Amino acid sequence: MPCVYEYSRPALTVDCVVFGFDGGDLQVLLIRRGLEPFKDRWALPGGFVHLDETLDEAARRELAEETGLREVFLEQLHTFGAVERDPRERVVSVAYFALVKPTAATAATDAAEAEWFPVASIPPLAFDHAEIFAAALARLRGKLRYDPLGFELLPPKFTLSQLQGLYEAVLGTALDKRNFRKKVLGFDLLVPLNEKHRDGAHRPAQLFRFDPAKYRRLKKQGFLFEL
Amino acid sequence: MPCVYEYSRPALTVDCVVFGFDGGDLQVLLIRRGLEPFKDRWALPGGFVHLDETLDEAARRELAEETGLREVFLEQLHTFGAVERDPRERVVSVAYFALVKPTAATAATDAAEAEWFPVASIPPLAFDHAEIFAAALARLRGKLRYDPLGFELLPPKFTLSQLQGLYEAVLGTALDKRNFRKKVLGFDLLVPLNEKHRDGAHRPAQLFRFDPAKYRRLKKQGFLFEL
DNA sequence: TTGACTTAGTGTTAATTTAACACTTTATTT
DNA sequence: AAATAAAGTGTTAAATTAACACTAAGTCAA
Repeated sequence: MPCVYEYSRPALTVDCVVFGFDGGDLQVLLIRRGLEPFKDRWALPGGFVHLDETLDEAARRELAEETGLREVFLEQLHTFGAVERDPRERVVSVAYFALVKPTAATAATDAAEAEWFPVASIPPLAFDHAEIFAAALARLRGKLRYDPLGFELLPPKFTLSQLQGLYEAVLGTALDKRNFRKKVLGFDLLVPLNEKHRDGAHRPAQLFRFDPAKYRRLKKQGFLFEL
Repeated sequence: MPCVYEYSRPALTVDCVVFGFDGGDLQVLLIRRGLEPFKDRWALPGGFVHLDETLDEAARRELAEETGLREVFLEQLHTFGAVERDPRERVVSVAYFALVKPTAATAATDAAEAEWFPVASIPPLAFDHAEIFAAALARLRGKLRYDPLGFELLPPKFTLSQLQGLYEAVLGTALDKRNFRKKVLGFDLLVPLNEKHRDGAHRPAQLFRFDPAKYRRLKKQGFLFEL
């Protein structure tokens, strides 16, 4: 714990790994750097923590400033503190990972130098951002199994096929359709809507929404969402 | 990512939640503060991050300085950045959790103002350390289920009863002896030693050691240690 | 030395969960 | 109206988990 305040200090930043899902691939939002070092390289959105804001607030502010995204799912990931991670001086960065729904996601592409990349083909990144990205992806894959994170990547109304496709894209494995549906419907956390999703020359699909309030209630009672 | 370096900076510290197990209760190591603020309150060991060390190094250094502990299991937990968490000025703290084996643990009690407390009866803590402690305990409980962390809290040679007692103490639930033994032996990660643990007027117990190298090998192949 | 005591150690069975698998339904398009 | 394409639906075998009680091996005291 702090006792004296006389050391010179590292700079403190936040960086965000923003994931999106377009129905096919899991994607990450990157920013092209306009300044040295790593000018013109792709990088994670982020920036300095101000003295009057929490770390979460800093992450949300930077995300809004650099990508236009607001109201996204945001969770702290890990803090990266290698001594030479920034070539100029000591910078410690608190990394976040964010999940955005497709509706919000399109807004991000408006941002001048922001672009979505499929996670399987990320360009070379500035600083240690490749390491941060890898950690975020590993975390997302891990958490998806026992936390209903997936819904943060889908529109508010979605079909079971979309949900399954998301799980398959993130986890990188094929899932059995019948077993998948049995399982997720068994939790009783998906509310069927009076609405169908029409999409091409075939049978339309039932739309559902996720019931987050019910999930929170169940979680307090020790319930675990497991895939 | 950093672009300019002109903001005034938060101070950066590390704090460690050090867990130990005495065969009965899960315990935490606390330090009595000698200085204001929170003078004479109990607090987590920790201190400032120097410019020439990583965060992990800072945590190990502070742990050694304040408690005498070295070579402990150490993992980054979460970074705490509430604006008013230190009453004097803005301080952001990277929290770690540490697991120490009983052999090492006794060394810690030599440290002047360090003391072990059962996690069920922690005194009031300085700063936001109660929150950090709660996060660490939740993380330990969560991770114990799917990561072989428990061995970091036991001596290198241990009996299955000791191992089970540890799991029960941390998770707070009773476990079935036969099922527990079947499960952990089934992983084939415990090596029986040519040695028995004698302890009182009853049958002595087989001693085992954990095989970390084998575990790492299996983990790479997607194996999960699950209780 | 023997009997009482205490913890170590051990298997079987029922219940639950998971994994594998194929056809019918409902819309659109031509 | 026929072709197409994804949606939707149950059963069974296999694997895992949960429940449960006695014997074994040592120490200690009478």
